[in-house]
Amino acid sequence: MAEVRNIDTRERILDAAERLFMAHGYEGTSMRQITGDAAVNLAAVNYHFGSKESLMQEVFRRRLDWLNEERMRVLNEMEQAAGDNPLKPSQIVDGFFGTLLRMADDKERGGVTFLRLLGRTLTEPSEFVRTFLADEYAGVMERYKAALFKALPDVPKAEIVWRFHFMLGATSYAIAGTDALRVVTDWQIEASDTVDRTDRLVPRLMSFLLGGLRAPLPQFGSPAEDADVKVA
Amino acid sequence: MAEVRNIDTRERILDAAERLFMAHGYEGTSMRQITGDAAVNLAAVNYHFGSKESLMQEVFRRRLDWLNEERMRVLNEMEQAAGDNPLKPSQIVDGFFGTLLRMADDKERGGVTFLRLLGRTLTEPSEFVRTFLADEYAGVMERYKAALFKALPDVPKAEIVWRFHFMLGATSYAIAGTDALRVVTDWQIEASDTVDRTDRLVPRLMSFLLGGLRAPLPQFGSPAEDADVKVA
DNA sequence: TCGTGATTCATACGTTCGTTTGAATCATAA
DNA sequence: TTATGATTCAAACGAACGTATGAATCACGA
Repeated sequence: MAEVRNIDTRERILDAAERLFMAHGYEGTSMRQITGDAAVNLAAVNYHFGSKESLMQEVFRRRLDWLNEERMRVLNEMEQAAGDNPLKPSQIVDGFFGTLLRMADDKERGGVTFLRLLGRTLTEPSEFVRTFLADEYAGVMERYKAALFKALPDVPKAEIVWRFHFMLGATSYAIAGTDALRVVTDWQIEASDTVDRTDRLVPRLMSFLLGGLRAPLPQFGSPAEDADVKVA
Repeated sequence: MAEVRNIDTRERILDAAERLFMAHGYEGTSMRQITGDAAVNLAAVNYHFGSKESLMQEVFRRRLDWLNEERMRVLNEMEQAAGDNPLKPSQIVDGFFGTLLRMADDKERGGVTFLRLLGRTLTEPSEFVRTFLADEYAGVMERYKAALFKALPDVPKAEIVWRFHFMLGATSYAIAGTDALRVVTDWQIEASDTVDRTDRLVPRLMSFLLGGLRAPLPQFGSPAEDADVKVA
């Protein structure tokens, strides 16, 4: 086979798609915008990826494969070092969310653009992307949930799952953040803060997440339903 | 003027739009879906609202006007009762997020459908809806931020703004929740949990938010992995 | 050098989009 | 009852959408 007239046609499409899906969403981005931004022919997407849906999936797979492998690697390493002892919650949270957030500095892996795309996509339950993400995430989630159960034996498992969910939300906003934040505050605090995003954002968010994860358990009002939830 | 052949044409359109925008997003929802679901003529949206954009804005205004007035009312009431004393953080958080979450039970005000729409829209920075939301929110945000500054005089203001942001994210996910959560966990926990959403979700989320808000301040020097976090 | 398969290109297809139009239908006031 | 203005309706508009096609162009092994 003749190898590639222009190696980075695929990559250029993926980069443009990542950027545009982040900015305007999946439905809000047209093939003509993508191929225009990438400076390739309109038919190139269908030739290289088959369809717009497949392109979207490839945009995610390119980043998530690495991310979830890295999360697995970090967790394995920590558990091996700990032996039979449970990990500290701060370790687990850092392994999952810290690994994600540190992608922001890694331009080679999409940087802040991909993180924002991921954050916004998690709240857009379009069927084909949801089932795709569910598959990509299933294994990692299972392992990290198990680690948290072991680290926090006194906290009901349902409570941990909920708090994991809350942590995901806080993290998504922290990422999608700088833009969405402006919605809600006039935001004149430190204009220089766009620079040191991860330097300061990561410890800030970590404190918040751990504070939430380890908060006192809630008191449920009505006695009828306070038998606590069992996890399957 | 002749009064309305069918009073609820407008309302039926707004209800259908709210539901569909929640499920498929703004770009992902067509006029034909909306008018079809609402069982009105295709031209009715343009006749009553002018355009699709104006319809979207009206969908939000219908709910947010009440919500933000209610938030103001609650805050005024609490501050009056407190005199010169600062409010408790838990009061402020409940006034802002509790008031929002309790809308889930109020079918008269959109219930859980509107909350999910709001949650997902906050991560979709489409220009026309962002500037619109910014205006709707500006006044309330200012008041609640001021209340938090006063309640937490030892916490740097920038830190409070960030944590407010994190709380918004956790809340959005908690709302948009049940669907997005399935992305990330297989989630066979209590199928009955869709029923008592607010009964249990509110105290759960409140504990988490307060734990995060009152977490120890982050250490910026080194990556935050030293002493394990103590809860306030 | 030429032939071959991979890639790019211009162009077009059929659909669906948001919006507009002008006539038909309704409710009310005179 | 009739006139009037508000609302509904069926139909159509041009534009933009994702995708498909077949010819042109390229890189490279023989």
